[in-house]
Amino acid sequence: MTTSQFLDMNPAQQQAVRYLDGPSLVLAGAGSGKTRVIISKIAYLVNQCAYQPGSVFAVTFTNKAALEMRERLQKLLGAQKAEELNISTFHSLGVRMLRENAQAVGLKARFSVMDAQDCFALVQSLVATTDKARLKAVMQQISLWKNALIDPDQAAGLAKTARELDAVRLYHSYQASLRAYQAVDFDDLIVLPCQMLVNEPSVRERWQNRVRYLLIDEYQDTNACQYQLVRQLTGARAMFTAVGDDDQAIYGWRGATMENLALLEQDYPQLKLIKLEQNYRSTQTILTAANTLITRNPKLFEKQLWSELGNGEAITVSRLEGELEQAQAVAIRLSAARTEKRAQWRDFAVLYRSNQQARMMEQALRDLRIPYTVSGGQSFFDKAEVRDVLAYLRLLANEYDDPAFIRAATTPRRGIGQTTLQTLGEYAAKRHLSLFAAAQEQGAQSVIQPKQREALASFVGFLQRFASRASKPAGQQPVAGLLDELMAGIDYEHYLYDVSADDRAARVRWQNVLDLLDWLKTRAADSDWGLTELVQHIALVTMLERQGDQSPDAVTLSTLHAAKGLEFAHVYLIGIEEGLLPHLGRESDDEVLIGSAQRIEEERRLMYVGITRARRSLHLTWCARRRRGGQDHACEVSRFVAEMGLEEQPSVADPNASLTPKGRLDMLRAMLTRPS
DNA sequence: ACAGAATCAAATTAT
DNA sequence: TTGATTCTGT
Repeated sequence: MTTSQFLDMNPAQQQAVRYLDGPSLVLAGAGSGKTRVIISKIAYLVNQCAYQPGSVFAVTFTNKAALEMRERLQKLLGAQKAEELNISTFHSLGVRMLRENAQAVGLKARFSVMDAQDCFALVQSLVATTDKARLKAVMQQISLWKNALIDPDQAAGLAKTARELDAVRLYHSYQASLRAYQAVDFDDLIVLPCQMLVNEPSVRERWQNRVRYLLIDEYQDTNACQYQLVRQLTGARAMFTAVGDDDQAIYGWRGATMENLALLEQDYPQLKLIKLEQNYRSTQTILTAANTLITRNPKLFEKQLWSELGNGEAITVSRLEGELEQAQAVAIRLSAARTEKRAQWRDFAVLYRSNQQARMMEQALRDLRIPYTVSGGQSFFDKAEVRDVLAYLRLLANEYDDPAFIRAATTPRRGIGQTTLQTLGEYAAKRHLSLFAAAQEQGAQSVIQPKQREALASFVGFLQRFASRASKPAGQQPVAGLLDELMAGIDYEHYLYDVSADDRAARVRWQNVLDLLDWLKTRAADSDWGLTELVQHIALVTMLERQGDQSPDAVTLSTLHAAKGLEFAHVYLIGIEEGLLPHLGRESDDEVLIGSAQRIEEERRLMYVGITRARRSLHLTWCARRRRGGQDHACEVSRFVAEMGLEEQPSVADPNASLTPKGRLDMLRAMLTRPS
């Protein structure tokens, strides 16, 4: 790597890359080449500053960002060095830290990582209630406490509102259960490594020696715990670069605090502040709208984005009758724009506030045979058949994982039911045993009915045949063979045909299982990971990795949150309505009052993120009516439209208003095929 | 233990 | 309207 990599960089970018005299904070506006700076800096460290690739760490929030970073570095550094770099999400780094030193926080190395669904089920089992909203509130509160490094005892002292008092009662038992299962939740993946570094000087020293330089992406999205982790990892040398943008802080609801940006200045007086203000992505028209909107928010740092790309196309704002009309209009216009601009499908994105808005959009795109991919939505790993198989693997990786035991024991049906599990559970609880261990004891077997006893014994015997193989050292585990035998042993394919409505559905579900197995085998083969490592990581993985290298030419459908970091030539923001885009929760909640102004500000940043995804054209749509719950409801256009300095355009006279949606669709389709 | 019928609630955002 | 969960009977 030579200085050539700097030739087309502006002075601020070059400075951000070259600055190595101490900690630095790079305030990178949207589209200002942030990722490029991080990548160049890593290459610079390795190629010109003699850093060992293995001593450079970079943390991101999503697997996708980490993956992209590694791919781009492969081109700059070659496969060998790129492989040695430590590029990962915060959570993957946490898993790794815990695995290497689990006993320091009282865990076995073979712990389980429970995803949000597992945790929800756990809380549900702790408190006998059907109130879903209450369970969610409890979980969120516990999560917020964890992210702020507040343990159950401290929380007990702090809890004041009814909601907090409710949550604090469960916080203790929730943690106790996780511990009993040798399991951690997502928050623990940051909290526990953090505690480990604080409490164990020898561990801390080892990590500080290992991490010679640390780069943190999307710094505005870090929470108190992650801030602490960064501090502990970098220690007194404080060799790190944090990159972030306070205008794009959109994860306050999960504990992120953009005050972490300001906190850096306090904690590191020598901090070097670098601003990237030139935008290379969008037209001036789009940037002006974004800037105008965001000036409504109080500023942490002053920052003025500018562009050399000229004004370009005007932004459009369109009012549509309902959701269906909106989806169809967007599909039609998008399709027409592609022809007009001689663009590809991949140049277009439709962005929305909440996942459910994708449904109707998908329908409309399908009707017009427009290829699309839905980004976000980790549907694959949420599928029942996938979770079933993973339950077996989790149990093999960690015999204390009682939730996995229960799921595996009852699917496929093998004569072990609720009564049996309850008896077994009572026996295990008395003796502080895992369900799996209890099931192997004479004492437990004697209190269970003969028929069930036999079923249980056969289940346990079956698993034991695999357990010894799964606990072999990671390098010499024939993971592929183990998986195949396991699947054959439980005859899962047969089970799927039994329980599915029709053979077609069963075929699809079995294919999902095969995809999962394939994914696991591939990962095992080229990472020398064993079953334990694979299973520990799988909760953190989303579908994106499965789509593979070759992305087909397709329109992107994405939530605004999932769209952060992406860019598209042409962006359609749909559902720009009061209540939806400034999203308003239920007003009856006693907690809601706390920061309504702050909530609007975060929603405004979300809008800002959406706008700044667009390179060349931006189109906003909103619905006059929307089905909410059961009945129709009138909607207003979002306040953000006016705040951007835009007006609703005189709506295109709609001669087809009296047509049925189907008729209109046919008509529009006909118009499309006609040359203009 | 399990499958079908009745009832009920529904709407953030995600590692 | 759906989709999911709970109840009931075998």
